[in-house]
Amino acid sequence: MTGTSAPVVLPVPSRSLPTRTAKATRKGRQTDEAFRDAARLVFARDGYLNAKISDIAAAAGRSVASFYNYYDTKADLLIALAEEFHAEATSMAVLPYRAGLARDEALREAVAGFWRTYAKRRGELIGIFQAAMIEGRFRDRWLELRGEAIARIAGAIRAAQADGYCPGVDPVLTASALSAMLEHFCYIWLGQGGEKDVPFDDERALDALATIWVKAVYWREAAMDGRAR
Amino acid sequence: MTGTSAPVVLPVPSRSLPTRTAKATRKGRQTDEAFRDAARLVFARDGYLNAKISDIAAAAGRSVASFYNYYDTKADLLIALAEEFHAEATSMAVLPYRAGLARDEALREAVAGFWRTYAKRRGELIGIFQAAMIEGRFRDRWLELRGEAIARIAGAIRAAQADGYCPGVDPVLTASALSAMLEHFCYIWLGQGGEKDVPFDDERALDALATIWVKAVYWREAAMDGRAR
Amino acid sequence: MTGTSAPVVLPVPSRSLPTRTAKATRKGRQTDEAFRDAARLVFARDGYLNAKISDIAAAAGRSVASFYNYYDTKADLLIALAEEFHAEATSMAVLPYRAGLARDEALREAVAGFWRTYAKRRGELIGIFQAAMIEGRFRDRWLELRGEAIARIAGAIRAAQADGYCPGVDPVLTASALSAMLEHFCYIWLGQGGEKDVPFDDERALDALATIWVKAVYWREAAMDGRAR
Amino acid sequence: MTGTSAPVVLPVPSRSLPTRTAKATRKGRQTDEAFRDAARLVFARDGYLNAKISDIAAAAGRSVASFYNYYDTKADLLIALAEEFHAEATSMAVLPYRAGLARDEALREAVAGFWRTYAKRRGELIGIFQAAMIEGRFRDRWLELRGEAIARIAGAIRAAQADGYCPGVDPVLTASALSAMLEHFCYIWLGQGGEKDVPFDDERALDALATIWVKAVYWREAAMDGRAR
DNA sequence: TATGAATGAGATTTCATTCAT
DNA sequence: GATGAATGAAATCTCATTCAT
Repeated sequence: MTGTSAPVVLPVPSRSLPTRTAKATRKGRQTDEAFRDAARLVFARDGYLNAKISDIAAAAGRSVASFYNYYDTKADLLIALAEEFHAEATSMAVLPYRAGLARDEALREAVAGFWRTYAKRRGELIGIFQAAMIEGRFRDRWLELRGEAIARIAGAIRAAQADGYCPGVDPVLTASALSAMLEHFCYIWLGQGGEKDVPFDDERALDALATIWVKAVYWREAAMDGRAR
Repeated sequence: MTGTSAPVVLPVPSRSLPTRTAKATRKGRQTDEAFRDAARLVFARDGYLNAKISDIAAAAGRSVASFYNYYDTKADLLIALAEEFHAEATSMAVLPYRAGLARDEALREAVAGFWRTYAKRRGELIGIFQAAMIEGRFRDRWLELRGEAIARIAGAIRAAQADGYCPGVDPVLTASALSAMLEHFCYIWLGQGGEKDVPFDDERALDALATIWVKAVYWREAAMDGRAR
Repeated sequence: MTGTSAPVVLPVPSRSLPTRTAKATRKGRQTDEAFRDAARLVFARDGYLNAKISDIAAAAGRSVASFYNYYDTKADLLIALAEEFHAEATSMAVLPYRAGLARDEALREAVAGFWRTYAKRRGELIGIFQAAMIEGRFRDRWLELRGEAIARIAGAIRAAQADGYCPGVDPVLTASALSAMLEHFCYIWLGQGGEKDVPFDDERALDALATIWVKAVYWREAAMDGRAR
Repeated sequence: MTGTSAPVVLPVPSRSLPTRTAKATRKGRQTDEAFRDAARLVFARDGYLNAKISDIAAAAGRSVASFYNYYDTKADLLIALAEEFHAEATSMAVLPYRAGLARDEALREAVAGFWRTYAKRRGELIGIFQAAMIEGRFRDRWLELRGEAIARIAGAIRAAQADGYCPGVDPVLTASALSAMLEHFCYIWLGQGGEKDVPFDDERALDALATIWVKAVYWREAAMDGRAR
């Protein structure tokens, strides 16, 4: 069940930025950071697809031309943010298992890790998600990374099956569905402002997610099959 | 659990449609239909956001100018499609209950209904989904309709709780998560071409979704708590 | 010596204009013609490289956006002009030989044909010439067409050599030099406004060119070798 | 016939060079030289019109900003190169006459001198040629210097006529044509990489040029007029 | 002197929308 | 109703040039 924390990571390798980084000076790094921060803000506020370079530049307090000293396109900036995020997300994926938490707690921790990362990285995640809908290279990379996450989840499901849990379910499709749930739930609540007229509570949301996940995987034949209808 | 079949429906009432609808001659209706079909095709192929009016007109074999005899904007056309779809989806929501199927089968039927509708209406659903990301009025409507579906699902969960199932979970947040799963899973598999390197099988996909749903809701305290760790 | 009349022709095959020509209406053809005329004017006045799309559009009395209904780029418009020109130039190359003019007169006629074509097509020829300096695809095509002309001229020189004229000279390099002379002389006088402080007279210019050409080719060993110093 | 060696020289006096030239430290001179070398390279490789200041700076291994410590514009740098070249070319113009070569040899030597200078100074000559097409001040200066060369050539033709050669031809227009030939032939072979599919040989090229030149000028009425047709 | 960074001013290009026939 | 043509209004991107260190 590990790795749950990065189902949507989506860094896309950049062509060949003239490696401005080579001789970057303090001022340069500041400006770059200003553009990244501005992009996060604007992507979170207006969405990636709606964002214009001029909006980002304005939010960064720089000229549009300056933008092109750092990135070739809006997509390249998003890629840079995605890479930053991927590095962080990957490093976080294993954390829950450091302290030998009980299965359910570890799972909840993993879900919570993803959730918190999403919350913190709202801008880039919205951007990545939207970009993946429109631009081929983003979609491909997104599918690739989803693939990694799903493989990890599916592995955990197989392990559970070896212990007699959830017999007969397709591990990969189940992983795909759970991953879709996690990703989209976070998008709705953190990216789109939540469901209409539903008061919100972080902890209860995480409880709901984690419970579904646990119950969906860790059930045994007889136990559950208590007379439907 | 009913109503599952339409969690994402998103028709938005258009301001000026009456005028249009009124004056339809036979020729006019044919052209209109050509535009709708073309839009479904193009939305499914290129996505709503990438679609240009000229693409739709080309696919319809009509001129761009003709488009404006029927719709004011691309968004208006999407709204029309969404309305068509909403009518159908609503009428389908109750079907599973006609024949008093067993609980699990009814649920699987409802999921399958949503899935099949999505498959058939790929174009408009991709369009609705994408439009909701970008344009305020679509997002609001989308949330509204999600709200209806969630309310229905939450009602079913509460009913289950009254029968002693899934004690303690938040019905609305759980409904939100399950709805997110269903919607996004369909989007990925039917709208985006599926997960990378995962062979696909309709029936197994529906099994996976339905099983998660059933297990996530119809569990009892003791039964499930079989030693974690 | 034939074919002299087209050493610089430079049509470049166009990628794939959406064949707007398909349904062109009278108005459309007029606008296209307006853009071509405007381009000739502007290329002749400002040069191809200096010409902006907006200049051409202004000269044509149309909007810039309208330009893009007819051509994808400035280069495409030039190509269209070049094709038009090539058709004309090719058809003119043989004319001098219709009436069995004497050798010298025929040659002068051929030179004059090139000259007159250049004068009439100033705009496109300046454009072609300039474009060939800058853009690879134009240069390649230009070299190709020069090659055709040179081959023809070299053939005429070889024929002269068979008659005992100009023994020992390299036919191809001589053809290249004569062709360069013709082309550049026309460019200077017709494209750049002529030499500084030199009064101009068409007929005398053609006499000078034709005489050089005749004397450079139709000389015999002994005759010329009258002791210089 | 002297002076043939510099028909296209095109130095343009720069307004503000004195200021610059004055303050040269050793380091400064080195940097300046680096920019000049870089410009020659880049002009020869990409052409003057395609060359960006940043290309030149990159080739020089200096920053763009540094460029502006030496020149105000790309044109100013070209002017400086042209002046350098003019000084050299002028000093070379008289060389062929040192040793009292026979007329034909002297002429061939002069042509060869121009050719070799062009080869050595490819970058600036391409630059001058291209700039003259586009920028008024370059064109004017270019015409002026062509004018000088043509005057010298025309003088030689008049001298030949006084000796009974080439009666009746217009000395100035003939000079213009020969000069055009020389200049353009060099541009094609040395600046553009030569004619398509023609193998190249320096000596034969010079032979061809010199022969045309000699035969075009040093012919006598009767001698040459060996019955055409 | 040298240079990283910043930017104004343009030029190209796209596209939804309008108009005349 | 239908459509070829026309266009305003952006948005992207480039590049010469300036500035602060």
